[in-house]
Amino acid sequence: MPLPQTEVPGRLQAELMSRGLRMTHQRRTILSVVETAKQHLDASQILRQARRLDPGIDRVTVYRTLGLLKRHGLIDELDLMHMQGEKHFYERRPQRDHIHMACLRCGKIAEFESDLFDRLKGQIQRECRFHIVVSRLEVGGYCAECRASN
Amino acid sequence: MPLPQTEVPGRLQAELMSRGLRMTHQRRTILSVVETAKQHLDASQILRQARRLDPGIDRVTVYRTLGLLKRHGLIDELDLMHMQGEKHFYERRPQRDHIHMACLRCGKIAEFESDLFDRLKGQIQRECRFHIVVSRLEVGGYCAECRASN
DNA sequence: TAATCTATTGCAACTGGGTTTCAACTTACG
DNA sequence: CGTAAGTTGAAACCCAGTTGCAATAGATTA
Ligand SMILES: [Mn+2]
Ligand SMILES: [Mn+2]
Ligand SMILES: [Zn+2]
Ligand SMILES: [Zn+2]
Repeated sequence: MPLPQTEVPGRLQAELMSRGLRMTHQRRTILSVVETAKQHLDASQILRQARRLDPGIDRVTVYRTLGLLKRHGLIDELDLMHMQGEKHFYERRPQRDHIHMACLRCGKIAEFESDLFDRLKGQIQRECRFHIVVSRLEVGGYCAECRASN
Repeated sequence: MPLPQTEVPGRLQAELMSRGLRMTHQRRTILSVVETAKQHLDASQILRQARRLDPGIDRVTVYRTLGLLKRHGLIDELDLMHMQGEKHFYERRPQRDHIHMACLRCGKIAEFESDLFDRLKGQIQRECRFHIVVSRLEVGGYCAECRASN
């Protein structure tokens, strides 16, 4: 049993169950990893974390579960400017979208919420008559520390 | 000789030459393909087009040239929501950044320039003290036609 | 609780976009 | 020209992600 039964189901798990999807041990484990992540994780990091809870989990199950969560709009997929390889990163979809800033020197990722961003998405929906399902704004550049220290 | 000598060098080629880079036949050919593209092209499309002008060109040269153009900030790399595979798309960096909208039903890509987008980038630079080198805003959703016809 | 039905899993093989290596070849420059 | 450093093509390679399929395990029903 990977998770103690006392574990509260978590929002992701509750959301998937309410949509009538089967809840397996593997899914519960992967969901808990995604849900409690403190940073953006790629698929292999999610696999490693999941295996600490349930060593038998296969990477194909991680990919399939990430695909499921994506299709249901429960997580967002990020590129983070593909600074090291072509891998993708994941995070729980937040209540309010945010912008990702990737420092090209130190690699740090910062997040930023902005009313202007919300207004811009509103403008796109209105003026382009385009119904937005998912949006991703990523910028690459240099953070304050790196600009100062060089 | 892939291109007629009467061909005006083109902005990309002029830019690279002004930075002291060697101008080879292959580079000239690939630059002309990127420069005259009417839509966003992926690496294999660029290779196919380039081979029509210079059949000996290898795909590794396309990747190397795209890397060069990226490093010099002369082209932008797009994901276009990775709607079919993990490939990337390229376009000449425009004077003014634009947003890409990808319809998840018909696959059409639309572009949109917005003053709000420019202001948002200004806000990021000021409030986050982050110097933006490259920015990418992509949204996925449903275009007007697809919303109407279903 | 057991039977059933169907979705999900793990394994292994595969795909495809992109990279590395290196000898041969160009390019730019004096 | 002759030279030296940068660039190329070919082949092998890498690695994130996918596919096919038989075995397994949720959910539902009796
Ligand atoms: Mn990508
Ligand atoms: Mn564009
Ligand atoms: Zn930094
Ligand atoms: Zn459409």
